[in-house]
Amino acid sequence: MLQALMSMAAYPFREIEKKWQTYWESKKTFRTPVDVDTTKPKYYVLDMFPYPSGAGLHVGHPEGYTATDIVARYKRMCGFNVLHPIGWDAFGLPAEQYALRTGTHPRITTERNINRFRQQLQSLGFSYDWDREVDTTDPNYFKWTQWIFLKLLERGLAYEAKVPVWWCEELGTTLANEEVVDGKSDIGGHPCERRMLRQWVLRITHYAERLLEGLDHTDWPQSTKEMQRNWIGRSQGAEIDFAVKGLESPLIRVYTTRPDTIFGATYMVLAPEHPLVEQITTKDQLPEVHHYQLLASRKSDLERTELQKNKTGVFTGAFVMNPATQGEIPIWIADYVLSSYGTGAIMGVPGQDERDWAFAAKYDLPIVRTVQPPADFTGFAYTGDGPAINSGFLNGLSISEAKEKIIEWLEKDGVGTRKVNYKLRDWLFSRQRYWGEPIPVVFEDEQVCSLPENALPITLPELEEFKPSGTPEGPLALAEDWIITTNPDSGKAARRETNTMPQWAGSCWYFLRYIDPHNSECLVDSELEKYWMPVDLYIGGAEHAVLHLLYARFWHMVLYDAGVVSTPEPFAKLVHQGMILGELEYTGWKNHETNQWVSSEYVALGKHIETDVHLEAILIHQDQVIKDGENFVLKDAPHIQLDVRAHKMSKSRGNVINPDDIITQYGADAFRLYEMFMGPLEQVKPWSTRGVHGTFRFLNRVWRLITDQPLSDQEPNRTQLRLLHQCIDRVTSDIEALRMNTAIASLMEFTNAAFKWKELPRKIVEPFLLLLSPFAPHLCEELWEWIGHEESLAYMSWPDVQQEHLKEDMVDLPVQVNGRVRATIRVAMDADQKEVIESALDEPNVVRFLEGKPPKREIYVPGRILNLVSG
RNA sequence: GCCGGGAUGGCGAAAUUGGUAUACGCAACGGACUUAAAAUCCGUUGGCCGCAAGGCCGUGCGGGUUCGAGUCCCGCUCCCGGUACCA
Repeated sequence: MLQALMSMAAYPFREIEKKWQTYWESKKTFRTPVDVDTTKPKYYVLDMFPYPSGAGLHVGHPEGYTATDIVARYKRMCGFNVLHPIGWDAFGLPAEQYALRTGTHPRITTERNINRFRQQLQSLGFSYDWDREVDTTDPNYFKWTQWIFLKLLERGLAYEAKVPVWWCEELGTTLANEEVVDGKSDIGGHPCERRMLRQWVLRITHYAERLLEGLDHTDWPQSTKEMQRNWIGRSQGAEIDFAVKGLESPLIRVYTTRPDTIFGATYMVLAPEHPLVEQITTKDQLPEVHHYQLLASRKSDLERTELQKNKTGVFTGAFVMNPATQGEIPIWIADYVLSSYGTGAIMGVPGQDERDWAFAAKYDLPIVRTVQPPADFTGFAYTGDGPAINSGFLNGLSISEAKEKIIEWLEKDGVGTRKVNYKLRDWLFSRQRYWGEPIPVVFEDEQVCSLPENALPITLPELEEFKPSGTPEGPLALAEDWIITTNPDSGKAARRETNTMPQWAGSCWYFLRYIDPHNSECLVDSELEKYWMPVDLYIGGAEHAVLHLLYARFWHMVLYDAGVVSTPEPFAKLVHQGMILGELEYTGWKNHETNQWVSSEYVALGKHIETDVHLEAILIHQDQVIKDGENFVLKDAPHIQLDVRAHKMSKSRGNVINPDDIITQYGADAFRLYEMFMGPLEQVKPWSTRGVHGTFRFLNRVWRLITDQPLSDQEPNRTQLRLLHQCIDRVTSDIEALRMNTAIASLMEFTNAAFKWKELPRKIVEPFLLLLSPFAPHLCEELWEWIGHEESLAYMSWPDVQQEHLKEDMVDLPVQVNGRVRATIRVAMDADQKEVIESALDEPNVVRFLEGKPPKREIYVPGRILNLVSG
């Protein structure tokens, strides 16, 4: 009964949404034919495709997906050919781990999850072209991922190298850096060791400069470009050779960005792993040096950086000559110097480097300032600019002048060269996993042989078990039948590569496959590629700011060089949607023993900061909370401050919102609308289920507005036309700028106004429904049909703004005296200054504040403001 | 530490880019309808003073530029994200 009444009150969104989803699917409304009319402009709107996890869609997915869907629907109505696809980034660890626990093949799990995701996305009414769905685990897809690998190999961009990886004997597997803590496995706490293993590596460093430079030509968030720049980490400096005392060779080469400070180099440090350590260390120092090397090798990268405050090192007993001063300086080894950057050796310049200062201070090494700090400088190492001192022929020069001069000198003397360095490392591309793309090579007599294109795809063998193989080769090593093969080129016996590709591989190029998803001849037809690329708008999470977006750009540049694609950069414009947090929470802290509240200013990490007593966090309803100055406090106990915060959604916190529940209760349209209405797309914002209720209410109002009475066939009046065209104007520019929140506000304002009209002209309602349709497509399709249309509105023309309707004849003009509003007067929009001032001076309040005197100065901005300045 | 982004009502947020600060929505309060509740509709809502007209204060803090500053400039504070021995 209650249910019946409620559904009577609300518009029948369940039936409507189901009806239109079925309609779009059966009519293939959003199919983009392969043979589109390429004389029309194109728009490629891309979502970061999801990893189909077992947990299903979370509320973060539809945020970006709704934004792109609105743009796609809008662009279609503007006459563009729109490419708006979706797919699945389905290789990855969770399915493999699930397989380990349950014995279910990852293929089964993946398929199940994909079906769930597809159904969820369809229930949101997204206008994807489902005929172009891609799945990275589909052999017809990863055939081309493997093909690209062959291209990389062919171009010398993939190579094998022995690189250190964490190996856990007990677990019989290699582990990622993050899985190893304190030299022990994160799971189980088994001892791990660094092993040098043969791994595939991609030469992304070859593209460092171009990856950096290409950023200048993209419309991407500043922060993301900056993160990529930092990741690539270009620096300019010099490499300098130091001669070891008493040895003809070898020379020790250091890299520095501050060659100008060489006169202050009072010692040298090698990384503990530096290959020359063994050779130069004196007999006396050898035991100590070996001990230090051993300790350093056990530390994980994380630990090495965590211990940065406390520098350690050991003297090798050897000395080098400083080429500038001709003085002897000692050689140390210390783990604050990384073997993987620069040359793995530095010159220690404590006067101008904070780390070197700390090291020198600890081990009592000499400190020489080579840049004059300002008089008021009170710190230790001085890294700022200033004139060079204690630096011979460099004295008096600024840093940049001194750098130039010293590099010239080094190069002339043959002891150094100008050098650019990058932090970017080559990309470790092997994984010892089952659920990934097999690497398309075989080994014949230990020699790598790439497989011919017609051997692709190399599919995964069926395994009974997914346990680690117990050797560093990964689970595929157990598939003996699969491993043993012949090299198709030579016909001789060969073994397959048992490592697989990392999860990033499939997502590096998926946007290309959407263009031509069923092509069995090539990765993508080049004519189609030329038409559709680059991606015009790419929306996805900021968590991919570096890795995915850098790897994809790298592969794309390689494909560009190989002539497969026509643009060097794949994504013209990129936007990150902000994370959606849980509902705002008010938390009070209570001492469990005494049952008394503790004000939040005394709480840190769930404990009382003075007594260290563990406190209980209690969620408090908003009604019990009041704001007192800066703080929120308990209404009944105003001296008790509360914590107010929206937290990241998490299972453990219990604040996860399931999209399915919201759709069931309010419908997809209200859900979409709410996610867009919350605030600016890029911003982090807290969820509010009451807010969904608000957009749901709005949609109900629209429903009633149009269904409660028949439309009028009368010509709209001037006000109606003005409000409509203002709405068209704002919604159009807001969608273009992805300001969905203010577009919706405009649509609401229009609806509020229309509710007050006695008659509703058809000529107003029709454009309004078109404006609303990208946001709430189901409702608008239904109402479009209701008012007498037989065809979907998906391809109706987007309404045009007519400038003449935007103008208002009369405005309420604020009149200021000395910059403060004292009256508003109703004047013609284009009234001239003289008459505006005259009518302003009729206002008693204006006269009062002018104290009867004529204004000294008048500023008039027609339609905006009149400001009178008194004497 | 460094890089990037922020700070506006009880809450999410607007502000035509220097021109009436708080649009739109949520919450709250008052009213209508109802046996009642839900739903819906109407109204009020930054603070202080005032019967009112109106006034004063107000966009994290302190200065400045300007007829006029949320917006521009200088100096801070705090919050969020990223990153960190990269020589």
